[in-house]
Amino acid sequence: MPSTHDPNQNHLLAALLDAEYSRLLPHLELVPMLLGDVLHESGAKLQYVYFPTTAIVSLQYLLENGSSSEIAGVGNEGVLGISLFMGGNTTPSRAVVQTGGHGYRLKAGLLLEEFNRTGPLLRLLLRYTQALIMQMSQTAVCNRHHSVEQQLCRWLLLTLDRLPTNELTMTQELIASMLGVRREGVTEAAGKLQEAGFIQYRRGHITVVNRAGLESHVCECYGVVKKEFSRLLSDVRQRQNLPQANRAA
Amino acid sequence: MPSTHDPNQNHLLAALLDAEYSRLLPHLELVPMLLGDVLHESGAKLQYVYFPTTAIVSLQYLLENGSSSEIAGVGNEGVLGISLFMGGNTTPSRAVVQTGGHGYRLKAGLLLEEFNRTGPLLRLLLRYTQALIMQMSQTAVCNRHHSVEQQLCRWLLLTLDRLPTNELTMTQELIASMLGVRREGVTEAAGKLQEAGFIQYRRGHITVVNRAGLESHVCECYGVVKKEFSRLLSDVRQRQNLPQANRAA
DNA sequence: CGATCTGTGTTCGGCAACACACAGACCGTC
DNA sequence: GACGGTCTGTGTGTTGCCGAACACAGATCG
Repeated sequence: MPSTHDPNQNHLLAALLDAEYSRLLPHLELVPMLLGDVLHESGAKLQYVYFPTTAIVSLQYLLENGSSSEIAGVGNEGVLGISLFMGGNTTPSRAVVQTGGHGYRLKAGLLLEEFNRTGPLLRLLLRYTQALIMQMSQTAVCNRHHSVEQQLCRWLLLTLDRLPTNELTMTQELIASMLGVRREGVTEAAGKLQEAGFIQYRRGHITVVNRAGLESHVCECYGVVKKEFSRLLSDVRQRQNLPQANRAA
Repeated sequence: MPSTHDPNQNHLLAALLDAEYSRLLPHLELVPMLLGDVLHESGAKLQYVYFPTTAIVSLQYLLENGSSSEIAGVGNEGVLGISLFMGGNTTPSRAVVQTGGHGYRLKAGLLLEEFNRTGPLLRLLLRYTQALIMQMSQTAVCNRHHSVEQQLCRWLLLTLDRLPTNELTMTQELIASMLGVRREGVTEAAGKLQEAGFIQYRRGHITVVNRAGLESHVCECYGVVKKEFSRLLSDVRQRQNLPQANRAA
């Protein structure tokens, strides 16, 4: 058991140039991280980023029904609180200490500065990337906990939102490979949805005729993704009224 | 069908400040994106980033056995090729056009510049974030396609790699909530591993006695994560030989 | 107009993980 | 050294998805 603590035990801190390192050092604060400690709850605003040295932290997603899944682990190779420098401030994930130990923390402000110092283009791209991360995480838990039918609804709705029409050209085989299930599973789920009058299809063409119906069958994942995207990118789409721009609603 | 194309149909481009937008505009190139087009294969180096306008692209992970899963979709709200400005150059994911349409592309170099213009601290953090993204994606496909036993092996190995010892303090209940499975499932899988002589446990303590054994039972996901982490962060850990630093191997 | 191909509907057996329930075993504590 | 709570092992029945096989329908094309 090492009685000496050193920020360099965290690989990221150890990899910094000496100049950067010296700049940060006075602001790094050694903290114990105890088993079960919650570094941040879903959606909570972060006060610090954490660089674990001996502790291990688990990033997990909680579902409405109480079940949860770890989507990634963070040890001394990493850092907690990426949403700060990605520009999103919060994430819908939860961070729980899985193995007790120590780490160094850094006031949020310092990294926010770092983010703001970058150009607006990169800033926007990073915020989008955070939204993408969230979508991937949600996909991970959805894969684990929800039925094929629910996932099909989610996928249909998400795709529909990106289309100008309510018809998608897509074979069941293809959808199956997207969702990572058998084609027959899609056939069955799609059959139910058609029987319920939500969709209608013919050989490679699916038409959504009752969007609300799909929404009533979808798992929470769809809503979470939509909400988080709009939160992170709400200030987006400003130049849409320029002369040349001419988009159908 | 709109016969006019406009970069502003992509939400990210539309959200740029006019100054940034004008700077980019001359480099944006309208391209058709046809159903089935592969924008990048797993691990391939990107030449362009793509801003879809009417096309929809699917990010998917392919497993060794041929099965695959979509981990996220990208439409006109987003961009493809985040690994360029995240600093990783490549990703292990594949991007396939799921609905044909158009988009604008931008030479990779321009965004690489953007990345390099940021401070070294942020640059390092972004590279780490890309590694994290990869881990989440791999978790998503692992959730879909691999057995509880395989996932338990993966989780044990990943956790072990972050610990100085070969013993982890962890109840089966807790592991179950991490993996998002039932506690009994973990009991059963852990029982098999113990019977095989790979691990040994007593109430809340798991000792790995045959690491190679675990590695022979784990799914590919473990290796992918490890390899990608070391690729992205290989140049990390430079200041470890400083006076105060004193770490056991 | 028939030959062929691709996509869809349906079936059946099998298995892995589930939900629930309960018994026993371990551990720290008093 | 007995106690009480937590952790673990085990059983039963159920379910959702898989694997494989096959018939049929709609497209496509000579």
